Amino acid sequence: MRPTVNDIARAAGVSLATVDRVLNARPGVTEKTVQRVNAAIDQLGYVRDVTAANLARQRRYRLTFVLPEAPELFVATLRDALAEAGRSSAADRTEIRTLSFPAGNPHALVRTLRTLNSANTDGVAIFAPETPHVRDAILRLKSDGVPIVALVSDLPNTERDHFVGIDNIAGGRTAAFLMGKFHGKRGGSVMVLVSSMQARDNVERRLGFDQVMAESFPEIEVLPSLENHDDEDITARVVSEVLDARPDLTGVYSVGHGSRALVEVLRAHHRARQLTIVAHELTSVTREALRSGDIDAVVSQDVGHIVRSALRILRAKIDGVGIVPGQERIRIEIVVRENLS
Amino acid sequence: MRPTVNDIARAAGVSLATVDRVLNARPGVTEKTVQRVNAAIDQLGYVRDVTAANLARQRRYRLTFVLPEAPELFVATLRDALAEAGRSSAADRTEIRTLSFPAGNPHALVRTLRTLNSANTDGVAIFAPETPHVRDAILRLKSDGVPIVALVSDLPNTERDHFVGIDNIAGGRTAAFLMGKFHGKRGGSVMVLVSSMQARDNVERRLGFDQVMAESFPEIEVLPSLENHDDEDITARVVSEVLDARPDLTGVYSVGHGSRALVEVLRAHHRARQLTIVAHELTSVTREALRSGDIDAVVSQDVGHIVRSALRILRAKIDGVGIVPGQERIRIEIVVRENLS
DNA sequence: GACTAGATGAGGTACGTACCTCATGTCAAT
DNA sequence: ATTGACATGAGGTACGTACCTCATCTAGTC
Repeated sequence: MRPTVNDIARAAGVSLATVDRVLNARPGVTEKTVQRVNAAIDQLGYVRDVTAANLARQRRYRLTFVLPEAPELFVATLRDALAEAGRSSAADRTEIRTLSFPAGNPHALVRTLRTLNSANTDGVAIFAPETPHVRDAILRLKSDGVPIVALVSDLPNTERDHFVGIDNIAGGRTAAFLMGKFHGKRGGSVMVLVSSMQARDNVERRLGFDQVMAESFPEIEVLPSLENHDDEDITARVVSEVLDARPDLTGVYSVGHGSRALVEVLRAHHRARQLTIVAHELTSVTREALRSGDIDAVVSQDVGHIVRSALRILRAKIDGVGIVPGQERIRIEIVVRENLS
Repeated sequence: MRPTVNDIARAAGVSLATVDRVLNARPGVTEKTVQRVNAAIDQLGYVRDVTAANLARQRRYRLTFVLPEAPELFVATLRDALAEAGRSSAADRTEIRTLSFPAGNPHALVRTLRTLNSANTDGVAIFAPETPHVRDAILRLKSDGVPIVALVSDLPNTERDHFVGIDNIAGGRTAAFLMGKFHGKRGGSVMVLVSSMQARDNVERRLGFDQVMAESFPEIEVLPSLENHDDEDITARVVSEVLDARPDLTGVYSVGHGSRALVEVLRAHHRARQLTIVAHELTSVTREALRSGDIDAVVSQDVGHIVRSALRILRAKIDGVGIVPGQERIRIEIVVRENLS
């Protein structure tokens, strides 16, 4: 049988009320008594029964997810994963609210963040670019005592409690490794398509990509980044131009969260199969392109894992308990045709 | 606020006792009343508070893991993951017991399984080969009402409740895809090293590997399997022989759970860097070899995820509740130098 | 109409913890 | 010696569910 608070009280020679004060860091206990209680806790190996505690505490977790209203399929898969998590969240006393803001509109984002406070939410998960105003809004929330995790794209200068996502530099390095290895010993030239050089994750991936290409595959030429601002028309145009101008092209690296237009253009030009194509994020589009052989590899992150991890971490922060680091590490997944779940 | 049993009772116009009888399938309720209660449950969207229920029920989860006593590092990493999970398991009323049996000794395994019954364990996770006696022992446990999950290597003919691990055919296919892609357009010949053709997972991987090599990379010759029975001396000898006999060798596929001896021999022969090497399972050995560039890719499964998933599934089976399939799908991970977390 | 089996209700205790109130104890400063 | 601040104890209620006992009601049987 596991020891209970009563056992601790008996062992420490104090009353239940005192054990309770110690356990919940309530004032009014001498340092000496605190230590006696803690000694008993250690000795008996007491672990607080979190389920009973939460029951007694009537704890609900009102969590808010702040997500961009973006056209990329990746954001949609993230929303799907969140919806799925929401379906089973009632069982663990968690209420999920989703707030959206138009992508690329920091003012709208800040307005959204301003509506949040410790009275209406117990924790916030946010997927957004870091701007000074966003930083301020997050600092305010933090100082209001609301735990915050950054999703997918880190907010390193905001004192967020945790970042849930992959190391994007390593993600870019991984993409480069695959690109280089799939080229074999022969040289070539690689087109790089980013959504925006404002987005931290895009920049980091590009950085990592360049590092490995330079270190390990110097025989391959890496072309300058093409920005598409997540606009499919722009993508179609710039990719077409490069395809025409560079008949010697051997590879394409799609850095951003969306790859639909890219795949379409490459198919229209009948170049997909001859090129080595590495993209990010597993979506219906990249999934299908992997299956058909048009994309060779996808570097991805599991959106279901991201959402569940964010929920676990926020709840842990609210409860003031620790997390299992291994469980919360989002892996840089490499997906090819054959391990497509 | 979530509805409680009291709300259901009021809505259905019955007493709490009747709701309780319906919820817990106790006898003594007319079919008509059952339906009235169920209607109220549906209408109010009642979900049983599992934590409160388990508290009242005094539920403990006594779970048993049955693992081989094997020399491969992979089994050690699995044990480490289990130990780590054990450290935080007290918080969720879970007691983990680990039983070991000498690998390759089905009799000892059966003896071990015979000690288990519903009186001393609430659920069993087992990593073992499927033999007729094992199958019988598992069927007996099942009919005793003990939920069972198979770990890593499936036991498809035993009515185990769940398999926690990867699809090993797809794992082999993935290894082949990488092997072929890393070869580029040039042909070559690939050595295949298995631990034993008795082990179901090894056989399946080899099968998947051959499928993809034949379909997609016919220019590469795949040599017959070399069995090492997880013996490092045998490995050293047979690998050396092939290296000497086949100077044209271009790749090595290590199917089993251990790769230490292989890496050592290849290094001793100074052949590691020129060969394309694909292995299974991320361990300290393969991790280091990826980093040094001696191994090119590892096809792996997250042992931490496997253990946590097994625990979640067993608890869910014991509670008679559903699982989140996406959370329990063990991914076929591709690990290269750059995404080595 | 008496009897009986079964359905249902009323009310309790328990699980382990949180959190509250009030009484009492202790000790040091005045 | 009195006061007050603070430490501690005693005992309660609550959370949502499980599970128990006993009383009462209902419908059908003879």
